[in-house]
Amino acid sequence: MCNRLQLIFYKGWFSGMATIRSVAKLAGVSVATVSRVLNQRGYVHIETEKKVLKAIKELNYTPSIVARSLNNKKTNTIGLILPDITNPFFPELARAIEDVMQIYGYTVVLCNSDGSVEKEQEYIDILKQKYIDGIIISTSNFVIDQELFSQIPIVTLDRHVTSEKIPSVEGGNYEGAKLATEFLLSTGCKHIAHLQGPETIRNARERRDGYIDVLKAKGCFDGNLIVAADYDIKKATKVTFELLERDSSIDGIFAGNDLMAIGALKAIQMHGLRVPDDISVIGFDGIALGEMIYPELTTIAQPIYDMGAIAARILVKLIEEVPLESTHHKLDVQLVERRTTRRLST
Amino acid sequence: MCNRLQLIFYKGWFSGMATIRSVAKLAGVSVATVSRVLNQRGYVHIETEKKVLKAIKELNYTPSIVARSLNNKKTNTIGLILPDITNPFFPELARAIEDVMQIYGYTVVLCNSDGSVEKEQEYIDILKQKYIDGIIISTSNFVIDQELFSQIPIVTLDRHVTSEKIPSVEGGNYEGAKLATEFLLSTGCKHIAHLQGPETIRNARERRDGYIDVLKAKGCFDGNLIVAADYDIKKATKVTFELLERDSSIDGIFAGNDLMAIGALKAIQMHGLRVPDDISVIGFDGIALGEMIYPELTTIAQPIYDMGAIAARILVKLIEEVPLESTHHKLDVQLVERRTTRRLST
DNA sequence: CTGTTAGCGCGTTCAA
DNA sequence: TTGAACGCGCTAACAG
Repeated sequence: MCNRLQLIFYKGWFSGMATIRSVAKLAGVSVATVSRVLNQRGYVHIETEKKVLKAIKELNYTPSIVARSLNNKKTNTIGLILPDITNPFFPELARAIEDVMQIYGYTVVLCNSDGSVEKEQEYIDILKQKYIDGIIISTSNFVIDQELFSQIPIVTLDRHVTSEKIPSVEGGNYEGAKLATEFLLSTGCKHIAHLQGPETIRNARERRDGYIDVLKAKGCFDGNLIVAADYDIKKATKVTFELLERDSSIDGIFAGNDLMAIGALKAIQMHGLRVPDDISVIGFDGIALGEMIYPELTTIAQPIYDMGAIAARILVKLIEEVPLESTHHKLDVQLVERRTTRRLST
Repeated sequence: MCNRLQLIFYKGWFSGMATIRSVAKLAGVSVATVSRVLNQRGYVHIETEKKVLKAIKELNYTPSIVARSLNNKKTNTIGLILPDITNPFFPELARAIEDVMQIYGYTVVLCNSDGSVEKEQEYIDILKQKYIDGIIISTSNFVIDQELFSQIPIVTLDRHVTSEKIPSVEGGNYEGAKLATEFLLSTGCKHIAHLQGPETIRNARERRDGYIDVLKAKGCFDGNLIVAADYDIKKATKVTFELLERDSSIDGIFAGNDLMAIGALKAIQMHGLRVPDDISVIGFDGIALGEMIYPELTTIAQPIYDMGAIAARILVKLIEEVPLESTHHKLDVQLVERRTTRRLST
């Protein structure tokens, strides 16, 4: 007894797209002429143009970008390499980039690297093979070097490498961290802890340093209050919970990013403490998620969408060889006071 | 007085990739031979193969996928059209698709349609021009028809259209909605409201219908308790707040998706009511966000990652012309009980 | 103003 | 087992 099952085959009956040649034949002209009207290049008689246009419409013809790319060396496609699109910070960036690229006629290929050097390298190789016109990458690794940059336009975003020549876009991490810490101080917090991002990521280090510098200046820095949570929400909940158990004097937390702040919030509430009455929490990034939760998260907001949009515009300039006015862009961050911090006692 | 500013030019000094021809020359063979070793096709002497391999390595040669695509008619690229990557539901889908496609050697182009027919059409046209091998789309519109499907492989995901032939992947919306409503009932809720998604989106209608059918069967259906919140978090907060003002008897809310549930949670807390003591809330989707917040959201979880992964595998089969065992895939949903609903009183 | 032709880089006959 | 030649669809150079 054998069970037979119905298999479904995909059969496209599509005969294939019209080519420039078929258009030429139908219009009774040469392919060169068709190409001319297509690209608005060179002279072409108004009448013949009409004939060509008519043929194009009749055949429903659209030029093959692949064929075009072969001699152009231009695919109108760019690669976007992100650690993980699932991390709420990145979709906003991706959206901005896609929006801008769409305007300039580029298409964007999405790559998730998980921050792994191998994956990044792999993607870069594939992208190069595909004649991608440029790359936007958010990375903390060193796959991006001067040599690669000389082969293909690249701009680094948010997480970047040290290189004079390679354009970068980022927020004011150090400044923002100072702002956050000072704000917490100004609302009366005495014992401020810091949830730190990965030591390998530069912006995480910068944010920590801003925190440290402010507290040192006030003479109230305590190294024990810095704990690593690796930009991870679950880890943030865990370490915050532990921190609260071992030190009941903490009355403020500056998280290196919003995700960790949200994780911390959970730990605090699980602990039966109130926000902001018992403990104030401030995050960093300004992701949309921050105002979805309750209480709404106070944070240092980066102009995330703008960061993506600017990176995209820079890449387009690089590709189209229009000169840049500056290579490194540090965007202003802004304190967004919401409900997880106490009011200023004025 | 004119201010001069330093302009930065991008100058790639890259001489261009090695071609199959240069490899052939270096190896002292013909391009055909190089092509053979490249694609492991036909016979080639072991010795000549070695020479070729050596030349390839020496020149750091990788074949141009563009050129290859020109006669293949295959780009190893697929298009992914989503309403908005910024909506927390979609990154998980996108991630799954990218992961699977990566394994099969495809690259994915990301497109945000905002659910607009025009944008979808525009993207589809571009994708076709680029010789994309296939498309995965989440849409409620009717740009996807049988004719388009006969030109290019397509699979619809989550939000889909009515077509026998076009493969689809979705969760059990109706069943899940019944599950949610029954669960709320079983925990003792008497007056259950429903936050509905857009009337134009089929899964929103199905979820509403599941809710209605359960309540009608129990004889306690009240049409006034259905309010439209369009899958939008802010609107959900707003309408829930209003709902609570005009009807204080409500003790349970079934939101058509998690986003709206989270929005409702905020309204409830702003209202000074407690969750789940005063009001239970259950969502739908099972997005990661649901367990990030406090209290953690009870929800009907769809296997989001699997949905993406399955859609991707189906598309690959379509493209590579391996037969499908079935075209329409409805995946099981599951009640995930967390903290926004009361415990079963057993 | 328009047509012919030669690539772009690769795969694929068809002979040798 | 190998190579020469053609074609994929389009653009650019060069004649006419």
